[in-house]
Amino acid sequence: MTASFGSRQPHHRRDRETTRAALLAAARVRFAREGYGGTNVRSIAQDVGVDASLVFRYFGSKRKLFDEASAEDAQAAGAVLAGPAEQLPTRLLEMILHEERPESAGEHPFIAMLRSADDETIRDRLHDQVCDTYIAGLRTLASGPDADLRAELFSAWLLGIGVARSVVRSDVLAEATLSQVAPYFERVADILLGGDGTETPNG
Amino acid sequence: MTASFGSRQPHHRRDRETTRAALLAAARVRFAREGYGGTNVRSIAQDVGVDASLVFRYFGSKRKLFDEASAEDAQAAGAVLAGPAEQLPTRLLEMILHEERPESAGEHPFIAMLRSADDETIRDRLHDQVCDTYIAGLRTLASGPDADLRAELFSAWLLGIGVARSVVRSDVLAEATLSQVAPYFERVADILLGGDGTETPNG
Amino acid sequence: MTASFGSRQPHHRRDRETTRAALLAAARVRFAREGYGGTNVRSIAQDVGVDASLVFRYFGSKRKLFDEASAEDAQAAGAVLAGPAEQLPTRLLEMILHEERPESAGEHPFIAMLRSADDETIRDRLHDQVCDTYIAGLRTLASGPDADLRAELFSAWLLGIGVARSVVRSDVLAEATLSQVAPYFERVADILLGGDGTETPNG
Amino acid sequence: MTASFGSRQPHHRRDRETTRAALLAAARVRFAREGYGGTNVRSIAQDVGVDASLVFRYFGSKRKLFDEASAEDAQAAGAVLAGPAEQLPTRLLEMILHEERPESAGEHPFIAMLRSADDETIRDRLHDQVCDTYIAGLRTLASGPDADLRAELFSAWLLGIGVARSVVRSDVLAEATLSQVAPYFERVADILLGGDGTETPNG
DNA sequence: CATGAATGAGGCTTCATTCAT
DNA sequence: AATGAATGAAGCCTCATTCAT
Repeated sequence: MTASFGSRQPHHRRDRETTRAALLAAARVRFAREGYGGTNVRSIAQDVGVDASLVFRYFGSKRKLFDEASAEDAQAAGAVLAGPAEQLPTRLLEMILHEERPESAGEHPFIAMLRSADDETIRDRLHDQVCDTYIAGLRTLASGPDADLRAELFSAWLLGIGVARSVVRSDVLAEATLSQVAPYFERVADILLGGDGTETPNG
Repeated sequence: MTASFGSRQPHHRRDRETTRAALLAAARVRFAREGYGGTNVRSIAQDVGVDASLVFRYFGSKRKLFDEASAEDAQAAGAVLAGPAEQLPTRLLEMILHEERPESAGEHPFIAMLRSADDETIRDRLHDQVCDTYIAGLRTLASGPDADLRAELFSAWLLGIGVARSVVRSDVLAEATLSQVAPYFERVADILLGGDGTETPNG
Repeated sequence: MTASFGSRQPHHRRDRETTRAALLAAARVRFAREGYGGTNVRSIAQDVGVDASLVFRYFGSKRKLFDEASAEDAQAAGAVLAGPAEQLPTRLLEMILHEERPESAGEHPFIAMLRSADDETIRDRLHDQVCDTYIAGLRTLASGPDADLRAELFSAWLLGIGVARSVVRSDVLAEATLSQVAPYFERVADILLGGDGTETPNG
Repeated sequence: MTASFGSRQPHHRRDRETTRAALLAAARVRFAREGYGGTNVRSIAQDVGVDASLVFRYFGSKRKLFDEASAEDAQAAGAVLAGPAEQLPTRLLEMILHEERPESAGEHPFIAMLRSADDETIRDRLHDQVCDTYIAGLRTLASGPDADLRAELFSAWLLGIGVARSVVRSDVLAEATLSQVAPYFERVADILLGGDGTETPNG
């Protein structure tokens, strides 16, 4: 697990902002793939081609580096809330399925954070971020009885799809595209979010 | 995370098999709650009231202990496949929601294993176990186009519910009972598993 | 400053209490000579012929080791209070001059602690210990105006003698014996402690 | 101990000598308060508002900076020798009690140096400086038997008063003024320095 | 075989110091 | 010559694991 991720440059441009940004980027990848506890700062530094002590000079501690890295992730995750509310589920799905996310190793920010959930305080932040973005956003779409529960069930599905793809590496789902998944996704969204929650699908 | 789980009593029986079983049980609880990396063998031994070196004497290494412990978990998870096939989804949901699981700290075996998924080989085993039990079982219920994908999407939902409850600690879902969730669960099961997958819900 | 103090055994008897006591003894010597900050736990362990991690197993941290070591010192220092009150000054002087103190490298406990006084909390403890033993003990002997000040001035002298001997290594004083110092000592004691503080020595 | 001492303002003058002097002044304060080992060159540089690398450019190493800073201290301490010999004890006491010494954080140079006495070579220099100034000066005042010893005992007292005030922070003595201490001081000076050392106080 | 003392590699972090610009 | 980015050695501490008894 000390393998090389990305482009371990042998040398570095002597530029504070560049190096800092490179460390942050490397940290996002490492934390996303190996979790907080599974990542050591030396490997982050090696990814950038720099001495490990620079991490402490620039970020103060491994934990502060993680905080800064995941704050960027959270911001990226929160951006999905902008836009027409009725298309939110689709945007969330797109985000979960999206592969082009080099800044966090192709993993959704929440899935990345999940890997670090053995730390209690990190788990608290994960809870807050999921509630504040996913669930709160989806909750505005649901009405009727059990609206909270249904919003959470739908969020759970999105979370589960992310886990299945990037952790479990479910055979078909891991390679599935948006157009393959969308039809089923919309029907489930109708059931869990649309309507008043009492109508039966075939009623 | 040096907190005491369970009894941690001085262990006075000199019965090798009894001690071995107790270590295995303690290991399942610890690994489930704290993940592989977050668990140290000394705390497992303390839970049983014996010295840590016995773990190595009986199991060879922390890793082999984990392997044996998670093999038991996988077996427990696989037991859900026994029984009428058409009630499998409900049994799976019951299992995800079930709290009474003292042998793995109340957590579903797969969710517990997720906590350890920063190790690549552990991730491989998680993949195999999820595919061989959940997905394979659900796959027999689905027919028509995209049956594989639909079975995986449904598995993903179960996984996601487990994650939402025990990791994210989703506000409502974490406390929800089977009777609250069942209605929505069945409708989604109909869509993802039932039919040929081409019919539209309101068609 | 990583030089060998004492008898760096190459091997050790496999006995917890013996090793623990040896570490504590080595720690007292190192802390006394090099101060808290100037001592590293590896050299303490090397003095005993043992791996440095044992220090943490037995004492928890470098700081707790220091606390335990200096608690023994404080106890030794406090023992001087037992006995006839009017002979206290002489006993204090004997203690300051005493060379036979292998358990703290021949240094008086307070002088040893002085070496560590760059740490604020250690300085607080030094203050308390000096006040509670030396000053409080001497204060009972002084009466009249400025009794507190005079007791502290006399304590300061004892402290200064210790510093002069073991830190500054004052040429003559460092080698002086009790019988050489005693005459002057008693006269100063008379002035600072005896009488009501107003009489003049030749009055 | 990263607290700010003094001004810590951005330093804009490009005058080499000015910066050098400012670093030296800041170093004296830091070394006096925190000792050699407890001071880091970065904080000295920050006090002046320049980069730490200037310290190495100007002084070569932390140790050479310390040497130069303490040479200034020694010179300041030696200045007390100038003046009427018979008033030397009083001048020494004034110096020990004097608070207005911004160039070394209000601490007497020797007391400051004591803080760094865990380094063997620094201890040697402390020995030389104390002997060459205090003891040599006081020695000229003492005559009769044990003159050397008595001069050293008196020096030890001065040292001890300094330690009691600034390290131990003795309750009353730490706040005492010259006029409070002077009466007792003179009587002790008479005994330790005056006379031939053989007369008894009440004789 | 059981026990627990001891080990050593590795992790985070600090700090004096060097080196490219 | 000045600047500040980068380095590397060393310190405290944890933990899986081995070894003497």
